[in-house]
Amino acid sequence: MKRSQRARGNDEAVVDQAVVADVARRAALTEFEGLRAEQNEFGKQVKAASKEEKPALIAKAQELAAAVKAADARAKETEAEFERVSLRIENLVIEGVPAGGEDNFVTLREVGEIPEFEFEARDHLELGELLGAIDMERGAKVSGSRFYFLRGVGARLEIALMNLALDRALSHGFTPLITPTLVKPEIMRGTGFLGEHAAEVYNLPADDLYLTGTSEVALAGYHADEIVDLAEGPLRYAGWSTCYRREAGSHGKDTRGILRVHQFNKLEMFVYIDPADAEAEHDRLVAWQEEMLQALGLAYRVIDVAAGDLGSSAARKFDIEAWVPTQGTFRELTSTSNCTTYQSRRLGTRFRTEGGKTAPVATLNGTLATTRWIVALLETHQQADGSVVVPEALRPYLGGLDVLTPIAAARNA
RNA sequence: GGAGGGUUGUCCGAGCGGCCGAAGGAACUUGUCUUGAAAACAAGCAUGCAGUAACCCUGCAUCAGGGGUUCAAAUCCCCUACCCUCCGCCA
Repeated sequence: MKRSQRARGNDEAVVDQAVVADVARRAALTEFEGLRAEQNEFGKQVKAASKEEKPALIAKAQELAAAVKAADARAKETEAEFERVSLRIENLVIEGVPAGGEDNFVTLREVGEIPEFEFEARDHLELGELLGAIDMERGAKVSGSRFYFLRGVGARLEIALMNLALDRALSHGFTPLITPTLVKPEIMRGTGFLGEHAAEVYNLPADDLYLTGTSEVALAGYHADEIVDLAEGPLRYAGWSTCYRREAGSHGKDTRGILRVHQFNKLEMFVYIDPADAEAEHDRLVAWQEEMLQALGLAYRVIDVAAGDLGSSAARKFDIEAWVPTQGTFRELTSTSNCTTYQSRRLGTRFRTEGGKTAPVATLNGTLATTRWIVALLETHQQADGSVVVPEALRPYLGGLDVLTPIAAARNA
């Protein structure tokens, strides 16, 4: 049964297996604990025994020790089996998420005016080449397809975009982090990226490390095995990193320009929060993203992604898609997931509830800027002569530059 | 890459086969005292899992992680990770 056919829940066979494994694990554990208690008790007798009694007692203790060892092995085995099976269970989908697959999203709102041009609009790559901003050919020469150089105003634009996003994140109380982009297998697994997305991930077998496709991975791992303090409110991090994606299975799709590439930069918001507040935070993250899009003068829509298109870790996902003029459609610029306690349970991130008990936290993540935004930015603000107007919000980050102008062809060669 | 030293609770730090979930100190919490505060004194103060059960209580596990020796391991042995010092190499 496919996830897309249900509003919520998992493949029943997988859940059943997990339940069976859980029962076996508990039984084995109880047996081990009983034997161990007996052994501990017996140990005291051995110690207290007189010299004459000792040999007989030790002989019996040896038998007991063997039984304990066997029970211990069984307990470990069943525990491992439970782990293996239960890790395959996907996160539960929040009530209200649209049922269905990739095409069954619900549009929550459309914002901004869709740009119209009185001239033949150029696509982002053509503009990028005119501006001396994007060089795909040399990217391919050096690293292969889906690699590129950002150059001149292109490079500056990217850094400006990231800086704008970072300043906005700071104003919302986020702590900036520059994260490692190579992580250990258990961190990758804990965030759910070795499930459905395993083929998307670059792996370095010689070092047993994975290249992350988003700083979300390192940000989720940041507080792994910790009890975080949420008494003062949620922990909000803005992680900047380069992201690496194999784009396996997308051959022939979006091959032109920098829309779908193996390497790009991203500023990611990541939040640790009391699960009770997670849905409200999810809305806040989307609002902050919308502020960015609006500041950049982009037309966009917000969609509620359908259950079948959520991946293993998200309980709900809102994507913001910006209008790309030459494609005549909206393309994803941000993705904001509420992972509830899925990641924290795997990574051991807990907080103290009011009663003083520990409980898994909820984690959320969302994009605040990526290289891909340049696509919508260039196309939306282009003019007839191939120049591009810089949105006002971005100008301070470009030394006051208000228009990007085409450079001489000779210099671009 | 080579040589050596280390890893104990929130922190510092003792322990070097059973009486150790672990001395002592600091911090923290509560109480007594005080007009209030400080000081002093007293008590408390790890996590996880299980026992149908919030609290209580009980059992088991945890002294970096894994394995071994032993009736019994924080303590002995092996492996791994991480940290520190020195040497080498290199952005």
